[in-house]
Amino acid sequence: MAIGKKCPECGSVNLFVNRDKGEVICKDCGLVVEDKMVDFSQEWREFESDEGEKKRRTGAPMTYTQYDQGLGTEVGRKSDLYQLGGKERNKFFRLRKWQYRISTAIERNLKLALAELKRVSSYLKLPASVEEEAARIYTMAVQRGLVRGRSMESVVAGALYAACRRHEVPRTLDELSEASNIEKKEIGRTYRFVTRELQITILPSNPADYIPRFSSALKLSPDTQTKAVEILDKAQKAELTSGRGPTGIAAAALYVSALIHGEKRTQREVADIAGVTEVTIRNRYTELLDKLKLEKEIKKTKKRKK
DNA sequence: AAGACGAAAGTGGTTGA
DNA sequence: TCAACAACTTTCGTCTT
Repeated sequence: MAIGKKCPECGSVNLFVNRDKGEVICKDCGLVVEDKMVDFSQEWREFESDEGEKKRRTGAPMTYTQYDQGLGTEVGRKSDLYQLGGKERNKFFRLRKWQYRISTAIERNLKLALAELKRVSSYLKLPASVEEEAARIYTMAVQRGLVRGRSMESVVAGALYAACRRHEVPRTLDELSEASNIEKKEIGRTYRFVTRELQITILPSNPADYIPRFSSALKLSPDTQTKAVEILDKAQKAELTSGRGPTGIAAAALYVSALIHGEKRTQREVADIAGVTEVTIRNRYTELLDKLKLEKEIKKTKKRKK
């Protein structure tokens, strides 16, 4: 898809949009001209249509938008202005000014926030779909005035966290925290607040979603990874997973799986990657051994080594 | 000496009165 | 709003390899 812009590098008008990646690329020199895309095409349109539905479903928190809209129609009337005295007219000019300020404030906020969002999400190497979702969530949050009293960055981080969860590519709060320089606590708080206010339903994250990332970070073989997922399956059936932190379970499963395949990693290593402590891994690990009878498999590999 | 293990006390968040 | 509670962490001492 070509768009009406020139490449700043070589001047070619052969620019193409890669929607999956959310990038604009110059076909001639290969430069990635990614800038404008998020702003002007996607979120706005998607948001508008989506928000219509959301509005209808929720009652209370729409006062902010209502107020804004009411103000807009009032100020627009020329005939009214005609009949008013100077003072009244000034009043309307002030209102008009305010309305202008409010809408530009939202826009300016969005611009900054989306830039920050982009930065964090590229730091975490998140797929474009997640980034888009996060932008949508954030836009909704801004329009409902949920950012008030919170830092923009923390809401961005919360939106990203929520988007990750919804797309089943979960990142830990620690990772978000590192990428955004916001405290874990704060992200969690705004995340809960925003999802509650916007009535976004989030499925409890599945430990298996963490496996591929942890596994590759630990340089484990694909076999080990598959085995870990199997273990998680069994663990879920044995009801070992409910109420426990998903990362801890994922880490323990990976640890066991590595032992079985003779690719031993220390508890410390796994713990660091997964963002939990050794103790948690140990607890989950002993539970897994107890309930799933994995001792035999581990012993087998030990013997094979000798 | 490093890793694994377990106990004990502390922390932040949820729940139920 | 407060206290009880479960999960997780921190810290530390002991055992195993």
